[in-house]
Amino acid sequence: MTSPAVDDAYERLRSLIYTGELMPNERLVEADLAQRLQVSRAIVRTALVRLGQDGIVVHTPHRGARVRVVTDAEAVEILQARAVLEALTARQAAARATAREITAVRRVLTGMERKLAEGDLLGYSEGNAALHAAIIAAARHETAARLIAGLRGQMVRFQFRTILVPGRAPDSLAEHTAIVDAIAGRDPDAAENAMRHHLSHVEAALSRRRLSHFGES
Amino acid sequence: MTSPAVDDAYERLRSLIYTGELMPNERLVEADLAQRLQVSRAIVRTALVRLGQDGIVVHTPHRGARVRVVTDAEAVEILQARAVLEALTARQAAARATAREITAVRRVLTGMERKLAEGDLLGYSEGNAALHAAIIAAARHETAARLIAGLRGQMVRFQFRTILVPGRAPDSLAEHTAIVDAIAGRDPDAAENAMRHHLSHVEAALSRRRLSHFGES
DNA sequence: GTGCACAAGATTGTGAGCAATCCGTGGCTC
DNA sequence: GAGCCACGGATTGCTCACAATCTTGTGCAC
Repeated sequence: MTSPAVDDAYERLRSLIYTGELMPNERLVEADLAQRLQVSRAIVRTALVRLGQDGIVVHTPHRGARVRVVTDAEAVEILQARAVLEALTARQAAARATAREITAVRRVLTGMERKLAEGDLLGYSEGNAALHAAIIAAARHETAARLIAGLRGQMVRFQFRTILVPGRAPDSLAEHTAIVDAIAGRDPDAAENAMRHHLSHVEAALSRRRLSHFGES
Repeated sequence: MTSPAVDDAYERLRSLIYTGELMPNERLVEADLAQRLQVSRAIVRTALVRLGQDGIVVHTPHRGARVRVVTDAEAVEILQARAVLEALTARQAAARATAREITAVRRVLTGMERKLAEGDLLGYSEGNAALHAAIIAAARHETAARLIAGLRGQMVRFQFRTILVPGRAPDSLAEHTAIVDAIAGRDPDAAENAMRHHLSHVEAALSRRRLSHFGES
């Protein structure tokens, strides 16, 4: 968005946080990061300002930045917000997707079926993320896409618990199939409801503090 | 969030954009703003980075910042996103609000009734904003509140068309009453539906490109 | 041993200056 | 007159240095 150097540093820091190399609550010393990324302190600084503005990092005056810790309660909030926004994209996708976009969504779903049949849960999990991405793309709703991406970024701490709960995968596939069918059938209400239904399961799981199948949203 | 000086500049710039003193697409020259706000260029600079990150301003490399122009299509998107998020807050408010918070919401609604009876449409409009704020507060949903605030900030260009459409006020009041009753009645589904119903009217109006009663969401 | 004052070190916040880049203008060519 | 090129002014991007502030460690009083 701004200069290439800052953009790069921003993305790399984001990635470091995302992958857990920079842990939640870890102190982010500008000079250290500058050396680590091989850029000047000023660049790190503005990258940190940007990260702060989208809630991935918290700033305290004269005490610098830290990776923001997300409490369980906040995680629920984030997921709730994501749910209503993704429901909106499902609705939009049903209303506005092109035939090509619907085909793309279907193809992802087919891939998920195959992975599940093969017992490849990790592959299934990846397909899951791809499906949500395909639906968001089909909705062509810039604003919702941006907000969802931001919320995803905040879920850092829970990114490592994205292991499938045993036995949930078949249900998950059925829910996803319902969403895709509604979109393909051009039924916005059904698409929205199916997405909300699907995401409510994730929220229920999180509220019960069983965070393990979090990526399977 | 960061240093007092930057925070102040950030807020003031935001306000200047919000009130239209800095018009959409207007070029934001750092030196000029620095003089105008009586701060150094560095402070203006980081304030602009923050504004850029929350979508109020766009940066182009070596060409600086401009107030972002919001197209009609984007405005619809923003409103749609706001609608689902505010519906979420209405739901949460119904589920979690304290008696005190419900009283506060009711009081705002009563004030709106009085303003409307007095024919004070401007006062009614203010009450409107206050009601939405009260509901958001009652929901105690930090994430949704933050996202909604951000979306509000992006609607800059339409802030001056917040004049009541003749004859809509009574409908508006009825819709708001439904929302408040549902919250007070502890009925999350009804509260969410009432809020969605209410905001769908605003969206419909905007889609028809009659932007005039935009603030009456 | 505990607590407090104070100094030293570390880190962030800010200002000034310079290089890099863009934009407009004028002149030159055809 | 139209188009192209070079140059100068304006503006941003970035470096560097320093001031402001916080934190840590030390010594001292009790």
